[in-house]
Amino acid sequence: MLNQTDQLDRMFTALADGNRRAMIDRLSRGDTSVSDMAAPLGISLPAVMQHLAILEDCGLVTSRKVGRVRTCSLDTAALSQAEQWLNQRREYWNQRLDRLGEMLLETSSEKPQNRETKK
Amino acid sequence: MLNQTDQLDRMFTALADGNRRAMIDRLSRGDTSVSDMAAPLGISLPAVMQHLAILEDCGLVTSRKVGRVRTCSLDTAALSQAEQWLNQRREYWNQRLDRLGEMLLETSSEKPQNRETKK
DNA sequence: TGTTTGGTTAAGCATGCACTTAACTATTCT
DNA sequence: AGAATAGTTAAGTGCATGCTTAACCAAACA
Repeated sequence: MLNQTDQLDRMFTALADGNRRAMIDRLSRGDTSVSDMAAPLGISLPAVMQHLAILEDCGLVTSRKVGRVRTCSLDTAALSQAEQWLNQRREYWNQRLDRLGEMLLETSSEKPQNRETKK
Repeated sequence: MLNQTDQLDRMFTALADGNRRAMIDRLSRGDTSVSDMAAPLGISLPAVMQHLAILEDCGLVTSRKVGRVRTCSLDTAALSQAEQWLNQRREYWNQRLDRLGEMLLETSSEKPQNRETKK
């Protein structure tokens, strides 16, 4: 049973490697084959296969084989899942800073006033 | 000399660990001390220190010590850097899908028409 | 002043990760 | 059929990671 923590673990681990990000970068510009992705990386084909397995495992990339060539493509739904996690934390924190700012403002003015959140 | 690739490596590596994400999660709800963060994690204090070092190293968290207690806080600017990387790739890919969709539409209709991108 | 509290350093350990080479399979080209 | 192409599997290596315990320091408290 794989929970969301597990899923994020895999996702961010996948994104933590420069070669894998380069592969994602390449795929963001269009579908491509395994050896095509390997070319600019300067590593062996088996190494690329292993990266691909990791990217597929966390859902960032899908692939299908036709003839002897395997074509890979990016899945942006998975990408946005990681994006959302970051976004939520950032938003939460920023809201907190806003509230703190207001509180300090009220305190420093040293007279009671309405405490509605600004629009 | 540390380039942007290095920076993203560190950032995503930092985010790849569940305990560190839990620490970030905690910090997104307000500044807190080291032992305060350790409490819900069920790991030793030195372990938390090491996670903290990693989070500070990539700029996600800052801390200052006053008296004997060290207070940590989240830096959302760093968070949004990772967010942007993801966003750019996703956007690029989606635009590509849009263009592909249009191309298929034009092809299937089998008559020449204007090929402007839809607003 | 002695003790608790909060944090820090150092050393060691098990596991995981990125990569390699070698050997093999299956498709396509000549 | 034979050679070249595209990918795949297996095994091994070196280094990084996450954690631990033990020992230690300094601020706050009784």
